[in-house]
Amino acid sequence: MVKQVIGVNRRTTGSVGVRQVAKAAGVSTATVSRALNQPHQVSEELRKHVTSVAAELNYIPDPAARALSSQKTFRIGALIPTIANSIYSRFIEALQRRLRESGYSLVIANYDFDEALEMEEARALVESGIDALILAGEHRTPDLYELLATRRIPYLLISIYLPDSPHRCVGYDNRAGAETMARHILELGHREIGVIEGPSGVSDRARLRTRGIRDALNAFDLELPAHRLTSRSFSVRNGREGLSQLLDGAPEITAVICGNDVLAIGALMEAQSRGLNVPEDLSICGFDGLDIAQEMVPQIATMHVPTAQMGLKAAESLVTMLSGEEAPHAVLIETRLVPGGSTAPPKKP
Amino acid sequence: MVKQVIGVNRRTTGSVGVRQVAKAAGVSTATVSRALNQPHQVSEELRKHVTSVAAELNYIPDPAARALSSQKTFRIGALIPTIANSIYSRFIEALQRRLRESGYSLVIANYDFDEALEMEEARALVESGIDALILAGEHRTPDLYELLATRRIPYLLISIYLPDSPHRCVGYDNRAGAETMARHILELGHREIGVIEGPSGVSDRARLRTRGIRDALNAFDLELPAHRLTSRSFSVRNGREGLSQLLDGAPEITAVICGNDVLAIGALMEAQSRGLNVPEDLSICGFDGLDIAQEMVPQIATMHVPTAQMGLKAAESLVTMLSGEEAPHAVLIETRLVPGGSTAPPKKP
DNA sequence: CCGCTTAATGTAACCGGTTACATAAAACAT
DNA sequence: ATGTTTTATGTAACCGGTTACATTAAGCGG
Repeated sequence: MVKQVIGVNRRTTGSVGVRQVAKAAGVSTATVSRALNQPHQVSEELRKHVTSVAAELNYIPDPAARALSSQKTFRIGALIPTIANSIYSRFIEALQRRLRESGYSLVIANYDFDEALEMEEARALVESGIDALILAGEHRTPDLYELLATRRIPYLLISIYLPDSPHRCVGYDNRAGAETMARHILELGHREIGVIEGPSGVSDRARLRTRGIRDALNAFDLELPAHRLTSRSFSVRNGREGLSQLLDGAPEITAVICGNDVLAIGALMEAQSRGLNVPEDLSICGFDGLDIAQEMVPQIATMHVPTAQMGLKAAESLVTMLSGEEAPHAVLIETRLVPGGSTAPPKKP
Repeated sequence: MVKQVIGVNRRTTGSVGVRQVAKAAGVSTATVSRALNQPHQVSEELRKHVTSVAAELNYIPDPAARALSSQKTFRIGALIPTIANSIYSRFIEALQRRLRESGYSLVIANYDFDEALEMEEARALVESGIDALILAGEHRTPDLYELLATRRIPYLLISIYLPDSPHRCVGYDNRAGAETMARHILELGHREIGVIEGPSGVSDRARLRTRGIRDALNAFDLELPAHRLTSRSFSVRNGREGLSQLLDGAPEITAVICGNDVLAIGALMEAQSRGLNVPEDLSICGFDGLDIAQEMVPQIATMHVPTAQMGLKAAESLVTMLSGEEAPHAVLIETRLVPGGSTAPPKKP
């Protein structure tokens, strides 16, 4: 039996690290680290020297080592309600791009509007190591907020604007937006109005939108009776089914306001398949301003939400927070009414 | 001046670590680590003891420390061409869920079919620390494959089936799928056929699909002249514009085959807005089997791709690869023709 | 009952960065 | 010129796991 050689490093990756760079540049590891991360702490010439040596050796810092040592992962988690339809895609794109610019990477998890799954995914994200978390809306199990508090993980709510909430947010006013849309319908002359709301059981944004619609109706001395309201999760199929149900229970309606554009597309399809003319026989409108809804025939009237801008602002807020500075407590994203061929005054009877 | 107390640990997070668990359980840190990660190496009773103590102390391993020490991040990157339309959403959902089950988290980056951006995002992903990478299709700058080889990062191609490629893959046969679809159109009696292909300049899947269409046409002794072909990136708007262009240059066409369902929806909308009846005046078909396309009126005929299944298989392949076992070199995902009301025999002149 | 293999556990050296503290040099005030 | 503050750099101890190697106990064939 030949004895194994002792003293050989058992697990050396062989790649260049701070120590290699330090030796090659003739400085200490501390100087290398500082030259790369706190440039102002190192003299001009030395910094240039170190930087060039590092570049020459093709040095790439090990993210795990950096994370362990500095207690920062440079990773940000985002819990997205759904990625099935493209509601959040522009938001994610913009968010990711802006975070990348500041050296952060984005980890997305989605939970399909399932509260328990959201908690589970949150735990997984936290345990996989993130510096901050993005959440949609305010309402969720308190356990999640507790988890974040315990682990001291900063977070940010999106898609909702709550200046009085204890939580920081970057979002828009769902209630006011929906109210604007409903007023638009009312001002066209509609009085018999149906609503296909979003998943109000699990989404406070959906609830706020319905509230906005009610506010507008009330201002016109109208109510929203139960048989003119149906609640569905966001999908085209559900939009179709929603309109079916409304037309069965309230055939007198001349307009239907949908919780978002995906539901509105579904409603439009159902109307077409029933031979109803939109907007002559029925006006339809949505919320979100999805590209695809803008290309439908007729174009779907909607409240446009600049989600890319929201992504940008959210990223900036997070970066600010994580750098220790004070970020604005609530950032308002402006929505705007986009009229479309899917709405018109009701037919005179 | 009061002298500062010396000897205080300068940066202790205070949270429980292996050492705390080890002390509380009366064992060594090695045993704790093994009890949690290689259970079979620890005796039954001791493992149960350690596990319960760890749970009691609410011990959560530090992911950074684990990554640094074990040289594994338990993170997997995915470079997705686009998240703007929901082509990849079910894939991502399934992939993420399955990876989570095996303790991996998923980091997504998208590059909007921009080759340079793909390289950039790949570099960012690699430098942020990933154990493996998912790529869509085969064609890309060689630099990216080189980067992965240098860093010894395993990877997997999806959305494409290439049994003879040097790269591992989990995907479907784009060419054969498109050929099937084109044959369907031909068998309905169409001979004047237009094509709105995907971004063939940057996507080998788009090219393969067009190839499949050509193969079917050739089998019927037909050609695909340039004025009956137009190439667009995937969006509803581009589908509309694509059909516009085809109808301008080749008004004789009775059917249009689209590179995917998103383009097909656009073509359908353009047809409607021009007062053309689908399918009587024009047959339209797509590819992918998106939910939304199945709800259009008329329902869009398509090649259904089980992307959730692809996500599952991809996750399983990756997990197998990363555990050191041999994963299948190429996994075929079956597509199937889904007829729809958007196609019919051409009108007799 | 003894030497030998196998299994279970402990010790401590890593992984590769960051950063508190020490030290030396330079700038500045008196 | 001398004491004091500021600035630049080095030394080495961390961060919190994993795991090679050492050690001890148990299993086993003859």
